[in-house]
Amino acid sequence: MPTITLPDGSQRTYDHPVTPAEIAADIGPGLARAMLAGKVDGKVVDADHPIDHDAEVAIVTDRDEEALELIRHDAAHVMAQAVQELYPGTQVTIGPAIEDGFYYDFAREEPFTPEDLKKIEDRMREIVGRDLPIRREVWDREEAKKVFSELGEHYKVEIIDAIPEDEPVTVYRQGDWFDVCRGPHLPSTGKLPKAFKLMKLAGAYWRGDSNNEMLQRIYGTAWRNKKELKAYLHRLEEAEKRDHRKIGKALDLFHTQEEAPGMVFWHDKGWQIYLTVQEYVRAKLREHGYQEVHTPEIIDRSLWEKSGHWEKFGDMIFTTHSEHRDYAIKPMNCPAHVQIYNHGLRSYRDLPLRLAEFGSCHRNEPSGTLHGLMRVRNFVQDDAHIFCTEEQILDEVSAFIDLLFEVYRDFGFDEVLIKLSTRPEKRVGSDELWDKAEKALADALEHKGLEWELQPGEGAFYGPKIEFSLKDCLGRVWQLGTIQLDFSMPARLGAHYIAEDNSKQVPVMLHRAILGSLERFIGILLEHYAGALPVWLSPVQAVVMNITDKQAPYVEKVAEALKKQGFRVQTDLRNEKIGFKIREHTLQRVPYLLVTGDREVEEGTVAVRTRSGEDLGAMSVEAFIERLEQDLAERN
RNA sequence: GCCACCGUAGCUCAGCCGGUAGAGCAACGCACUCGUAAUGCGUAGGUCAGGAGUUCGAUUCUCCUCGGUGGCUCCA
Repeated sequence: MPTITLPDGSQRTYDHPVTPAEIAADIGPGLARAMLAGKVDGKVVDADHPIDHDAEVAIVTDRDEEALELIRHDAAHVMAQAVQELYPGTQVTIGPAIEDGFYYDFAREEPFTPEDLKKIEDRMREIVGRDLPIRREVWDREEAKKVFSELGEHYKVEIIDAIPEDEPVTVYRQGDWFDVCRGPHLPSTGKLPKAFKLMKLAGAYWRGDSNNEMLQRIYGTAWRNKKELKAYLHRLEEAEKRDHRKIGKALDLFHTQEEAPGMVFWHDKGWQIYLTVQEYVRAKLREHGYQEVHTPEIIDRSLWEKSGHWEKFGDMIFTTHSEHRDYAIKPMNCPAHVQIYNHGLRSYRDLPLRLAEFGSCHRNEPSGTLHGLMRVRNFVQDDAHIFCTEEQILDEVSAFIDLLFEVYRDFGFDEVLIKLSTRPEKRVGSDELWDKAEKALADALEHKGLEWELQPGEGAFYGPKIEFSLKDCLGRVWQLGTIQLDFSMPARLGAHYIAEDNSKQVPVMLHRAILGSLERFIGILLEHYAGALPVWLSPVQAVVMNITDKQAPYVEKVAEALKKQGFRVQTDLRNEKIGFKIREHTLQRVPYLLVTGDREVEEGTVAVRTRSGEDLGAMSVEAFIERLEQDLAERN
């Protein structure tokens, strides 16, 4: 005799097991019609899910956030049905709801084409129109395997095998079509809002393993109504405008070309940003007790063999040779920093020793992974290695985390994703060491009261790491900062120090980077600000322009005065209308546009306009300098 | 690396079924000296990514290579 408590607190008692659908019908026919699913004690369930105990029940309609996941999951099923109707012989595999949409992986000899997407989408609408009831069935495991096996659905058989023994094998049926699925689902295909769109085709390995065959993945997006869909598509369009590759071209910051895939040709303005970022970090490192060093980019392969990198990453290391010797183009800086550490006998009094380098690294990244500035083959890390004792780890990691957040804040980032990655299968060092290392990092995070996600098995081969990531304009996550504990490499490369008790000890090594790579960081920066960088980072901070040739000498004088103060200023004396010049420099995202006509010359002022179109009026050059200085002081 | 798609002037793009290419912006020239997001007129500009093949003829069809895009895998 279940007593049902509704969200408004009211209660209903039934003398039989009841379903959310019945409850909705009791409340009113409108709600029953609008119902997409039920929610029992906080868990979304099918509309016809029997409730035999006292429970809190809510009716999920398209007004609820929960509806999105249902809709997306159903859209995946409807898509799979459409695909199998249109392309018999295609095997289905998995099709989950994801952020903003869904996908389904299919196994089919022939590739899908963009035209196919249109057809599939049309068929999906038709299936929605059919309003097929969706029913949940519990099947016998062996029977299910037999049925899917006879249908030629070998992937489904594997999926059934992967369902834990104590879980029932459930099948959802819509019309003639059915799929193994945990659910829940909508009551019928007609409940799926026609606010979906198939977005793109992609390859994906079966079970995410590159040793397996590749399946064809179709991505789609699905929403509660057309308005939401339209808003989403608009959001995507806007995001694409922020793409750092577009901005880089439009603002003439950098380019890449065929002859140097994955490597960047920095142009004047892009390099100015680069240098500003680098100088900023350099100053921070000095402030925080780091020594800056610089090491060779080409080093004999024997060092990389000793460090273990040759074995693990041999195929990704660029090499060169000369006089019968093999060299590696440095793929990372750590072994080189150990060489500096090793130069001379170290005392415990030297620790912690923090060696920093803007280290240029080359890695032969697989061609398919390159992406603008985000993933390149030549990049510069704001790398540093801290050599310390085990007792110093917690303090050093904590200090680093503080420094990292200080830097991110200065650049205007406050949404940082933090992940702790622990021991991978392929690794060096004893389990005991790993236990200690992982605990040290977790302790430091706990100590700071930060929220973080655990990534088991994702650590580096020499130690666990904390990763700090930011999102790009399309929400893709990129790792920037990191701190990695390493109990292995110092020993491998013979690093020691003499401890207080005169014994010879191996130091702990912390690998750490704040920005990660300057290339990637600048990519993220450009997307974050859509190219309109804060004044302190802007390659050109102000452009002084004249209205007619008459004011040219005055413009030069003003520009000189600003340059003398260290500002990055350009003049625009072209014989163009002022509106044209303003348009151009606004599009170039120059923070301040200084207009000088006869009036300004006479009064000894400049008329200041911002790139956002704000008119700050006329002011003296001194007043403008003050404003710039204030911008620089505030950074953001 | 794997799957799919793409590669036409400096940039953004058009070019149906094979008959050696066009627009806008930019560049250059001339006129205009102008007050807050595009002055007008004119000129010039391309081995259609590269290579091979089919064909009387290939930017267009086929294959290969290179590069890019979106995913997947990887990422010291």
